[in-house]
Amino acid sequence: MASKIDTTEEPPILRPFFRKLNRLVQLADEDEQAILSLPARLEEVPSGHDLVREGQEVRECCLLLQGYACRHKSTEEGGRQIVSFHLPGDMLDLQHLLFPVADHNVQAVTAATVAWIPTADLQSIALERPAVGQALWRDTLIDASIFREWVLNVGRRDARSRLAHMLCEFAARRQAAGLGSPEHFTLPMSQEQIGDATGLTAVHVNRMLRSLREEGVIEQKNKAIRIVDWEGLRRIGGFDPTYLHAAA
Amino acid sequence: MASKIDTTEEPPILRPFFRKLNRLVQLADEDEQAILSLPARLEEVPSGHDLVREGQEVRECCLLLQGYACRHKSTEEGGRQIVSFHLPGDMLDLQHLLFPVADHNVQAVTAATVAWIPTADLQSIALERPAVGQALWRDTLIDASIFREWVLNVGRRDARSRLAHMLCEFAARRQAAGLGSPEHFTLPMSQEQIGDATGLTAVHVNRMLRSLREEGVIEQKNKAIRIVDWEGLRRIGGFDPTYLHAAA
DNA sequence: CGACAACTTGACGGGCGTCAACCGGAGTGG
DNA sequence: CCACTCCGGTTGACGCCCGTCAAGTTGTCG
Repeated sequence: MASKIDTTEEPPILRPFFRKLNRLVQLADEDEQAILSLPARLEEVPSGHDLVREGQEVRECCLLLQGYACRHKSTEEGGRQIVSFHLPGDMLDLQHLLFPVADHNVQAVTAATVAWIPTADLQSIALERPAVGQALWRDTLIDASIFREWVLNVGRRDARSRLAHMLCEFAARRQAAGLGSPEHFTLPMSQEQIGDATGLTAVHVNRMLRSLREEGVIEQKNKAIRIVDWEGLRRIGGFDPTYLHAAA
Repeated sequence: MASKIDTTEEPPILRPFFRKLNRLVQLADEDEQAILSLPARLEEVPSGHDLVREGQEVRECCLLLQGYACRHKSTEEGGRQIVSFHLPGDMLDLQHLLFPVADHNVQAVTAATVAWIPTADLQSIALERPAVGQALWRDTLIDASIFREWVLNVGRRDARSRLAHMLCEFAARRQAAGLGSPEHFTLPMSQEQIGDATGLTAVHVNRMLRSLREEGVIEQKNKAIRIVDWEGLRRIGGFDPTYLHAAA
């Protein structure tokens, strides 16, 4: 939970963020300079740390630099639903750029390092540099598209398909973000968290993962996943990457 | 399906749209003028008509003027999931402002009249009038917030709670949009559509509506709904309107 | 090496899907 | 004005998928 203040460390800290925005909208050199020189407060947090809590007033947006994170909501009875997972380079709460109070929680899935960027500075850059504003807007629109797909996933697919779909999405987003092979990677979340994301219980997640293993579409050793039969997994999950809009 | 061309009929056509944006961000008189003089092509469509189809290239955004609409996606096996319902005044596909190809379908739930506004003109106004751009962005962010709540709804609530929550949301949005009493209204969608929105079957929707009636929290006569015990319904659905951000 | 969390597996039950039959209202044609 | 049709709503019987509970195993970190 060490927290140091690096207001403007020129070299590379926000470069992954710039690369992502530049994939969404072609940016000019001045845009790049403006993004890279945004003030950012670095923080390293342990696995499970709450980065933003529902109801909290937010003055800094949270950019994920290393590790994995998720966003989640809860019912009054305590049922927990994860609504998205996030990879390094993702902005975790861009909606706070226009809404000052959080309507859901953001949590670190693994140990993670994040950069806090004042919402006021992001607002300025979005207003003064239309291309940057458009890239940020596009990012939130992709978010929304993924939410829609998740509504479909938990609403209309059976347990095995939901899991297959989740694995496909995770692999596809990893690849799109340039984080390595989509066929062999480590799945950072616990089976409990996978259940919270798919609307299942941890027990049933375990059963269905076994089923996918026995089917021969994936191999699994602890958190290491290997997708053996991509087309098979794709078919089981009904996965069509269009909704990711080639990014996220 | 009559379709006439009224490019700029000054009086009131886009006024509901302006009022909605003005609730999201305080707009200036010039903003109002710019919005009201947007070119709009009116169309009247029958119940069930597809307004936008997945995969289609979109050059006009669709604004709902009268009637009700929904957006939906399907699994490869044909399972249908409605991801949102829409009221008069709602923009049905604002994401097409930045993404040219539809990743889901838009459909009229009742007979409806819509206004088609060229995406190019909306883009211009969003770029040249920051307040309008911000209002539009906010609108898409509220959309996203509602999607997150729906993921929670279908993922973590039982059938009765899902229905109660859906009724609460519909009533609250009606009221926020100034469409009349939140306690007594007509529910425009069929039980099949309610099922598609909540991840249930029409049969089970019917059973749970009966349960809510027997509980005494609602009265129902055909499509006419009366919420007898708002606090009871709210509690059953675990409804907290914060996620609506006082608008939509 | 001990403690604790996460994973694994089995037994059992219930919520919701499926199938099927019937009803009722709205539109249509004679 | 009535018969016919059709779509949506209503209700019951039955079964399965997935939740729940519980016990045991494995992995991990101090």
